[in-house]
Amino acid sequence: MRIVSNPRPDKQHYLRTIDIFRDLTHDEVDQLGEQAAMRRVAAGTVFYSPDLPTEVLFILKEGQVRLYSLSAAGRELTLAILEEGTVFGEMSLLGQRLQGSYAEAISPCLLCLMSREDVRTLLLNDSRIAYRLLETVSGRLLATENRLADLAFRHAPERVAAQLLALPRQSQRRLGRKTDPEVRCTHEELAGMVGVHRETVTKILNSFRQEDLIELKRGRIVL
Amino acid sequence: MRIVSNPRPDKQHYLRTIDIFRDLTHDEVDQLGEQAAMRRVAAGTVFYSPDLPTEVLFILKEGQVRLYSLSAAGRELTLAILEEGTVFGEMSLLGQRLQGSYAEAISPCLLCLMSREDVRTLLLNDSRIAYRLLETVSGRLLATENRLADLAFRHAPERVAAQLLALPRQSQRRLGRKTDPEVRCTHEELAGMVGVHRETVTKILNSFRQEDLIELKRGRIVL
DNA sequence: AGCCCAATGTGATCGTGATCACAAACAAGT
DNA sequence: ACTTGTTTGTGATCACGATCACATTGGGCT
Repeated sequence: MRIVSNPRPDKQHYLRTIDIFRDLTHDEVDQLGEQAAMRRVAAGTVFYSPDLPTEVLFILKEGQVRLYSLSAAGRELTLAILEEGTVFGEMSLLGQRLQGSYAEAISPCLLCLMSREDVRTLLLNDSRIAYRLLETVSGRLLATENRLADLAFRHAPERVAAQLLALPRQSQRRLGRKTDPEVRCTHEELAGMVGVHRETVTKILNSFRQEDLIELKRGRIVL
Repeated sequence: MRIVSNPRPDKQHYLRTIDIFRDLTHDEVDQLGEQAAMRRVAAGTVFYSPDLPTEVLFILKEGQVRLYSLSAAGRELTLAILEEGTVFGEMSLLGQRLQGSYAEAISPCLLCLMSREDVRTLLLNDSRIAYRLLETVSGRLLATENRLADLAFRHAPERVAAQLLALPRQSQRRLGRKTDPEVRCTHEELAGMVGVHRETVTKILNSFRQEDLIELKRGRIVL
């Protein structure tokens, strides 16, 4: 687990561009910056695991984070993929417990850490922040409920297909190109998102290829 | 769908005892009461379905509500069982969409309805409310994530067992008796919560009975 | 170039739970 | 008591996806 602390970047700027804080005044952001710690983590780093007794709230400034839980047998299930601007963390204060889940940086990430106290004062002082927070949590709830229904109702091939269509929307939003959408992930990772075993994903993808729906490279899939 | 409007009960009192509003002053509750509508629904009523284009936020004052979604094949999956004090509803404002889900009163319910505007002003005016709201939504998120992992990792019998143990905690909290915990629901309902078919639940329950873990009556199960 | 390890491909078997098709038991109403 | 409808019980089959056990391929590294 490699964790690199950043020697004071331009916090003001960073904080300001976080969606949650978009309504704050200059001064407020400034004051916040005094307390809040920033941290950079490299891609692939698991920067949170349930055994750590720390109570932190993370704000994802840059990069993407994958939340997953582990079965008794050691299988991973991806609970959510979080984009920039999302707030998450262990915070019994918020009921926001990362209970039993791990957080892994998919791409290099810049995180903002806040203590229980930071959050409390922040939330109670400014309802607009609370409001934004509510938005992100609600969004995750909705997404999770949908996945739950999918897992219960749909068969593996449908879920894989749905996931393939859902993925590029998340990651490729920035480049407005009109290339064929392409998903960069291994079968293993896909399996974790869909709740199936790897071999099954491989077989399903191959059947898709035979129908000329997708094209398979190594580590990526073109639609 | 039977919906009975209540001719102005003691709103003040009701609002006050809702957890979300517990921090409000007398005046504030009063003012809130001016706008908010109350509604009683009988047990078994489905009072919300996704086709209704109304944007309401419900606050559950009394009773229990079951949120469920419907598969293409018409199967039901119980997404959540909400207790008193929970806020839920269709509210794109909140990201709080009851997307594709139905809400059914399990027991007779008293609901408080709020418009998009009500919510907006309320939230923005008082961060304590926003805070409480955040708590309930976070709680639901956590619960849903756990269920997702369960569905992916655990087999039907484990899930049924877990559900049987989880249920009485919710419904029977009020009576502090020390009788054998008893769950009042049909196999069909259990199936909907666990994400299995009814016949499967029946078989599982029978195997539990043979191990003397439970006792089966009609419509209820004693542990 | 070659090596090595992760990512894939594939077949064979096995078990869970879905699915179908009823029979039986019970509760509630008339 | 009889009827009616919901809830429960049970067996027989089937399909999906898990599981195991490999062979293969390709990328990145030295």
